[in-house]
Formats: sequence, C-alpha cells, structure tokens
Amino acid sequence: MSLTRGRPRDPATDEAILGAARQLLAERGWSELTMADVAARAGVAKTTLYRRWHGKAELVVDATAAVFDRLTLDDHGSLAADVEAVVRQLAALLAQPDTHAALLALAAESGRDPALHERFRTTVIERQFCLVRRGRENATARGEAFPVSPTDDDMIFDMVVGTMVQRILIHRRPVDDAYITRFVAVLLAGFGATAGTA
Amino acid sequence: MSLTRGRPRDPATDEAILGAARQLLAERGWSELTMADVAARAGVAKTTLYRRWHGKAELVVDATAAVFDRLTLDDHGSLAADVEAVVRQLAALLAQPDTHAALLALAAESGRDPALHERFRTTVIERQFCLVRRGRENATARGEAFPVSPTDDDMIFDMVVGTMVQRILIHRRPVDDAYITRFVAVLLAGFGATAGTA
Amino acid sequence: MSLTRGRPRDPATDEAILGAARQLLAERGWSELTMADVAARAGVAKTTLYRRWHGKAELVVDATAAVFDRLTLDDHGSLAADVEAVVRQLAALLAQPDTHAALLALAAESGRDPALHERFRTTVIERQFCLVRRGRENATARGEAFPVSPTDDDMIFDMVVGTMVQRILIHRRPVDDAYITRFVAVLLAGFGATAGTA
Amino acid sequence: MSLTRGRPRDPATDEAILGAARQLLAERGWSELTMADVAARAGVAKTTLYRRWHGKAELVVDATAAVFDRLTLDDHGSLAADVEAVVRQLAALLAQPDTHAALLALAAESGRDPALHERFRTTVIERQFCLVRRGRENATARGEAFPVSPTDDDMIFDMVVGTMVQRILIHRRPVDDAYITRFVAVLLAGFGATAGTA
DNA sequence: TTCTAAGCGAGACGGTACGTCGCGTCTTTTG
DNA sequence: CAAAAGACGCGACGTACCGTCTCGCTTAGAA
Repeated sequence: MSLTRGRPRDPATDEAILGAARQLLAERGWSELTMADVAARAGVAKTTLYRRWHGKAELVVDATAAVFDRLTLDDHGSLAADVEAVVRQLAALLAQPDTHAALLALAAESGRDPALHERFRTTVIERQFCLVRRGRENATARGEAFPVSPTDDDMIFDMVVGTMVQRILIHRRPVDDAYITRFVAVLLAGFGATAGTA
Repeated sequence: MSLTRGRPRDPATDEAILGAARQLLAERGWSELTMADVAARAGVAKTTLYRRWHGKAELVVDATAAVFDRLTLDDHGSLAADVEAVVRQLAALLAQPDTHAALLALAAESGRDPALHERFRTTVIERQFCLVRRGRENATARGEAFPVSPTDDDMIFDMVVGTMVQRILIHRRPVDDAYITRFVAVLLAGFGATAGTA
Repeated sequence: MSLTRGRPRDPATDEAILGAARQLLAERGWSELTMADVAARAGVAKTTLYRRWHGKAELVVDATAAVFDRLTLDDHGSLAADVEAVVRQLAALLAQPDTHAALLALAAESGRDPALHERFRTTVIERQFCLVRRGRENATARGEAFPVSPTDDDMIFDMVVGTMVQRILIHRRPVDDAYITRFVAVLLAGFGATAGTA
Repeated sequence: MSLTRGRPRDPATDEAILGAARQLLAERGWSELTMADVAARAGVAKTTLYRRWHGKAELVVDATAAVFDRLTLDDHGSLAADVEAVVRQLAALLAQPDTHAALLALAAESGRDPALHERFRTTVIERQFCLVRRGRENATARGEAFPVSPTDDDMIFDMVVGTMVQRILIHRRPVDDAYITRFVAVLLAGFGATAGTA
C-alpha cells in the first residue's frame, strides 16, 4: 500500500511556476503580478498554483526565498573583509528588480496574516540569519576575536539588513563602494569599541 | 479678478478624510482599507476623495505623513540622551497599528509608481531627515562634539530608521529599553571611534 | 418699481443653449449628450441650464420641439398630394441625426416621468396633430371630399407617424419615394373605402 | 478531445438572470434597472452578467425577446380574424409594464451602437416579422386571397407595429376593441383596394 | 486489465474593490 | 439678483483580481 495514490505531481512544474513568478515579479512588481499571469507563463492552470500554495503571498515567499539563498559567506581572510563581502552581496541582491518588488510587499502583507509572516520569517529571514553565526565561526576558526557578543547577533543582523533595506528599498538611494566600506567600518567599530558593554 | 473661482473646497474635509484614513488604517491595515469606507467614515462622497487624491496610495501617504510629524527632538542635555529619545519615539511610532500597516505598504507601492515614491519621499522621509540635522545643531550649541561628519548624515539616518524598521516591521521582534540603549551606544561608538575616517 | 428685480435673463442665452443641445444630440445622441457639454458649447455655466429647465429631458424636449415645427402643410391641389408632401417631410425629419437621437429617447424617458410626458405630448405631439386637422380643412376648402371621419383623426395620425417611426427609427430601414407613394395610396384607400363604417 | 473545455455554464443561470431582468424591468423601468439588482435577484454575481452579456442593453434585449415570442398566430378562420387577433395580442403586449419600459429604451439605445441594433433587430424585430409571412400562408392554405403582395410584407409589418407603438408607447392613449376593429378594417381595405397597384 | 484516486487544463463563478462618469444641487465670487 | 466656476453627494457603471468550483481528461499504482 502506498501513501501516494493517484497521479503524482510533476516535480518540474514547481520550478516552472516559481520561475514564472520571479520573472513577473521583476517585470511588473508585486501588485501587478497576477496569479493568472503566473499560471499562463508557466504553461499551467491556475488550479495547479492553488493546489501547491495557499495564495499569491505564499507563492511569492517561496519564489523570493530561493533568491536570497544566493548569499554566500566565503572566507576572505578577515572579519572586515567577510562582512563587507556579505553586505556587498546583500546590496546587489536588494537592487535586483525581483527582490526589490517582492521583499517589502511580503513584509507588508505579513502584517495582517500571521501564517504568512511565519512562512516569510522561516524561509527568508532565518535562513539569512545564520550568516551572522557562520561569520562568528569563521572568525573564531581563524583565531580572530569576533567583537560582538552572542547576544548582539540579533542586533547586528537588524542593523545590516535594516540599513540596506532602508537605503535601497525605502529611500531608494544608490549604494556605492564608499558607502559600504564606511558602513562596515562604523559597524565593526561600534561593536568592537563596546564589546564588553552589552 | 480672483484666483479662487467657483465654490472653494471645504478645508475641514481634508482633515476629516485623513483622520478617517488613519483610523481605518489602524483598525484594518492597508489592504482592508477601502476608499468607500474612508469616504463613509469621513461623511463624504467617494468622488471627493478622488478629486483630492489620485488614489488610495496617495491618500495614505498624506495620512501617514502627519503621524510621523509627531516625532520631536527635545534637548535632553547630551547627544546620547537626545538620540536615545528619538529612537525611543521612533520605535513607539513604528509599533503603532496605523504606522505599522502603512509604512511598508507605501514603500512597496512606491516601487512601481515614481510619482507616488516622490510624494512618499518628500512628505514622509525627508521631513524626518531634518531630525539628524537638528541633532547636530543642538550638540554644537551645547558645545558638545558631534562625532559624525556631515557626510555621514545620510548613513546615520539610514541606520537608525532602517534598523528599527527591520526589527519592528519586518522581523517583528520587540524593542525593549535594553535594545535601544545598546543600539544607541553601538551607533555613537561606531561613528565616534571612526570620526575622522570618512 | 419693477416686477423684474435684479439682473434680467439674457434672452439670447436660451437659443444658444437649445442650439448647442441640438448639435450635440445630432453628434452624439441622447445618452452621450451631457449637460456639462451643452453648457460648455453654449458658453454658459451648468447652473444656467438648470435655472431654465428642470433637467436634461426637459431641455431636450424643447430643443426637439423646434425641429418638428419645420413641418408645413402647403396646398398641393389634392389631398393625396398634400398627405404625400407631409409624409415626405416627416420621413426626412426623422432621418435627421438630431431627431433620430432624440425622439425615441424622449418617448422612453417619458415612460417614467408623467410631467415629462405631458411636456413632450404638448410641445411635440399635439403641435403636429393639427396637421391632420388642417389637411381636413384644406380638402374641404377645395370642395374635395375628405374620406376620413373626424373620429378617425387620431388613427390617421397614429398610422402616419407610427409607421414612419417604426420604419426609420426602430427598424432603421430606408424610406424611398416608392415606399411613400405606396403608403399614401394604401392609407387613403383604406380610409376611403371604409368611409362610412366607423 | 472535447469541444467543451472547462466548467460549463450553468444553463439555469441564463434563465434566472433573464427572469430577474424582466421582473425589475416591469417594476422599475429601464433607467432604474440596475445590473447589480438584476444580479442580486437572480442570486448571481454581477460578474456573471458581464460574462454573458456585454452590458445592460444587450441583457435587456434578450430579456425582452422572450416576451415578444409569446405572440402567436392561430387560425381563426379568416384573414381579418387572424390579423385582429395578432393586433390585439400586440396591443396587450405593448401595454405590459416590462415591454412598455424596454422597447423604446432599446430602440433609442440602438441608435448609437450598431452591434446592439443588430442584436435588437435579429432577436426582437425579425422574430416577429415571420407572423406576416405565416399569415399569408394560412390565408393561402384556406384558399383565401391574401390582398397584400409579397413586396408589401415590410409595409404591413411597419404599419401594424408602428401604429401600435405610436398609440401605446409614444402617445400613450388607450387601445380599445373599437380602435382595433377599425384599424384592421382600414388596413385590410387599404391593401385590398390597391392590391394590384404596388 | 480494470479500477480508482489524484493531477491537471480550462474556464465558470461569487465576491469585493477599484476608479470613472453623469446628474442635479450647493456655495462661492464677480458683474 | 444673474451668471460663471467648480465643489459636492449620490449612485451606477464596467473592470480586475482573488480564490473556489466544476467539468472532462490524463496518469499512474492497486486490485
């Protein structure tokens, strides 16, 4: 006896749908993205979308999550270099049309729907939070002192992501190399100089 | 010859509409806020709303702007105290239901509509940016050294607002006194320790 | 002391408005005719229209009435010739764009509004009914026998106007000379052959 | 492979909508009939109306067509009796509130919209025109001479319908038995006396 | 092989908000 | 007072998208 009776879902369909969603997100933004259009571009019936996701928001969460997973934390030899690399990647990511369109819309939509917020939090936010943890591990492995106490992990994450979101998505001003360099310097100095204070 | 021909717009109507919008924003959030409901609560015809604003988004921008104007920068005797007071107000403001509902939705909506973004930028963002400038002036007037160079004004604004937005609106985690105190300390230390570096 | 206090109404304005109404009626038809447009074309404020007529319908009644007054009953020497001339004029009149657009719309609108129907009846219908009466008089004056008894006046009017309205306005098929000649022949024969029967 | 893809339209819905439209037409007349009200009374969403008809006018055409199909041409033994029966039915039909409200409004509305006129012509007018043809057939079958030549079919239709429309819908005067009897007599005499003239 | 449960495409459907338009009224200033 | 200008209340319009449903057809594993 099998748990999977009936015709199995085509696994390729999932990726076709998420891909279509990402494209349309980049082209038109959240509010102009239509479930019907996603279905059409994926060559799939609208029913199929709703069979796999509970609604537009959840679909977009998943479509967006994959994009954020592109963030990597390579070892650049020093904490400052590692942090700067991540910030640079984050800035580039947020400037992309699809992320641009999706992130704030999802955050906004999450406001009313706790289930959606939970999904958004676990699949997008928490998945990136580990970068802080891994940064700490890398620094320790290198024998470098990580100036931030474990209790500050939350805050350093808020400050990095928040500042970039505010700059790029809300205020919509450009982020150049000088800005990033300065930002990382201020950040590390702030935590380093107050290392034992928390 | 008069510049004001025909029946003048009732100036009280504007405030009635904005007030109704703020109420409904707090009660129901952005997507459940209806133009028809705003009109009804303001005791006004739906047409009147569209005669004064081009759509839901523009109306909410103006309704939200007034809320942000509540931020004040009183002189608490020291830079640290001043900054902490502002951050505390900002955190409280962002936690309010109406702001909560409106801010991200507006930022998201601004993505597609440049005119809306411009209105959002000038009536909400820029109006708060002056707090940084006035903080610098107050510190100088007290004979206190403001650790941030003028070119950092943008960044300090991004960091303060961004971190709070990320923490409260996106990640939706609470901001307590300890968090604020620590955040201000890190911030000032970061800029202070790197004062001549920019 | 005068009976007319204040600024007197400009009598030329009436004709300007009615003219504008007729033009727009011909160009756009009843439902696309707007009070605001009539006012604009007449170079007059909307208020002025409503000061002189109670609404769109009443204005159009008066605008239309003048057109129908163009119908004349000249003496062509014989009853058949007289009737044919009137029918020909009527057909031409109904084929004009302004009449075309107005007449059925007014009749339809009159259905719900007794006051409007009364105005329509007296200013449009009854004013044309006298043509039948005058036809009878002309025939008598020529010493010709009018085959229709006085009690048939209503019916002959209904048949003439009704047939043309049905043909031109409702069914929208062309009325050529042959049709008119045949129609008049049938009509006169019908009444003539049954002259004493009523 | 099937010709009917997707969920089929509920055929009962059509009739529910048309019925609701007819009721509201009778109760309120053309201009007070609302698409929203029709939908509500039919227990259907407004969208469904617009999915099946292009607008209020087209819906009313179809609702009205069914009413006109009630006209029957039974064999009463003689041409005069047959014609009189039809005229009597037509008079009764035009006096009904729903027909009353709809017919002129439709004719008027058709003026601007050729597509609507075409629909009106084919579904209402032409469907009744066959009564003339069938009257001719019945008379011939009885061995009776039909006094009207085939080329007169149009005109006899125009005269019958037009006269009744003018009398009942436009002039709004009552049609009693005497009027009908006299009208049929005049009509048949007119065509009969001029049978070979056309 | 046949049965059966599910996947799937297509599109109807209920619902709700949108933004627009026109009517007729009201409220100003100007002549 | 008339008139011009335009704000205003009202209410219908037709559209758009959401998410659900109901069809007929397809696809496999189970009987």
